[in-house]
Amino acid sequence: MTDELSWLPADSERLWRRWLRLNALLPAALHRQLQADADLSLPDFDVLVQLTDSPEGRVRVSDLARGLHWERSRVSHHVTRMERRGLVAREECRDDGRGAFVVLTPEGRTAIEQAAPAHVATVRRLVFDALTPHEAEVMAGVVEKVLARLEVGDPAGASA
Amino acid sequence: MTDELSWLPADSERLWRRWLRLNALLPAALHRQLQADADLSLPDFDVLVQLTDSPEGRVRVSDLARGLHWERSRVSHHVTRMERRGLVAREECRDDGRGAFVVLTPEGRTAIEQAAPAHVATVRRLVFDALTPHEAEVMAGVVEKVLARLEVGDPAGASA
DNA sequence: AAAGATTGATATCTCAATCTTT
DNA sequence: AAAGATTGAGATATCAATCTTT
Repeated sequence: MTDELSWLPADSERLWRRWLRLNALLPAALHRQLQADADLSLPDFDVLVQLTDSPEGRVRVSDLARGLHWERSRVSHHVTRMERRGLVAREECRDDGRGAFVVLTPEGRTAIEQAAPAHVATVRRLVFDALTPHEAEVMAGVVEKVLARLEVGDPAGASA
Repeated sequence: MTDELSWLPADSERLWRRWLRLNALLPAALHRQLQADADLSLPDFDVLVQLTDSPEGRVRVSDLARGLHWERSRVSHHVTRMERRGLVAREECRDDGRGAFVVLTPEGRTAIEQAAPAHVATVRRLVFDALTPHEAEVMAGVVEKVLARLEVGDPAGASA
C-alpha cells in the first residue's frame, strides 16, 4: 500500500527493522555453524550450556525451563529427543518424588566440549570483534533496560 | 561442570547471555500481544507488513521469502494457512507463468490496520521509549556492523 | 537444465489434558 | 488441590522431492 500504517519515527523504524533482521540472521548463522561442525542444533546447544553451567551437570526440568524460557513440555520433548541420541539422560530426584533431573552424559559433555570452541569463535567473529568497548557498554545498558521492561509485564517469566 | 569450557571474556559473556535472553523474550512478548489483541501470530504480522510495504499489496513468493529470510517452502505453507483464513490470496503472474503473487485481501488489510497501532505502541513502550538518542545511534551502528559481517559469509542471504 | 513454486514427510513447538507426588 | 513432569494432538517449520514454465 502507498500509505504506511501508523508506525514509528523514520529513524526508529529503520533501526527496528534492521534489529529484527539481525535477530533472524544471527541465530540462523549460529545454528548452521553448530549443525555443520558438531551436528547440534542451537536448542541442543542451549540445553547443554545450561547443564554444563551446573556444578554436577544435572538440572531439574523446571529449572531448565526457567533458564531457557521454554515451556516445561518443550523441555520434556526436547530432552526425550536428546536422550535418544545419548547426549543427556534422565535421573529421578530423591528429595522430591515428583521431580526429575536431566543429566549430561559423557557423550553430551564431549559433544559440547568439541562444539564450544568453534561456536565461541563464531560469536566472537560475528559480534564481539565488531564492538568497541564503548559500544559494548552502551549495548549492555540498553539490553538491561529493555529486559527490565519485559520483566515488568511478565514477572519472573510467566511463560518460562 | 565446575570449569567453564573455552568461552568469552566475562563482560562479553554476560552481555551475550543477556542479549540471547532479550531475543527470546522480546519476540515472545510481541507475539502474545498480537495474538491477544488481533488474533495474529508474529509471522502472520511479518507477512502482512511485507505486503503493505508493496505499492499494490502484492508480492512475489520469492520476494517474500527474501524479505522475510524464510525458505520458499515455508512461505508457501504459511500463505496456504493465511489464505484459508482469508487474510491473503494467491494470484497468478502474467509476466512469468511460473511465478505467483501473494495479495493482501481487504480482510487482511483490515487485520493489519487494526493490529498495527497496539503493536507499534508495544514496540515503543518496550524498546524505543527506553533509548536515549545517543543509545539509539550506537545501537544502529552496532546492528549495521554485525549485519555486514553476517552478509559476508552469506552473500545476499544464502538461506533466504 | 535452471528458476519459481508447491507438496509431502519428518522434526519441532505449543497447547491442553493427564498422571504422580506433595 | 497444587506442583512437577510427561503425553498426545494439533500447528508450524524444515528438508528433500516434485511439478511447471522458462
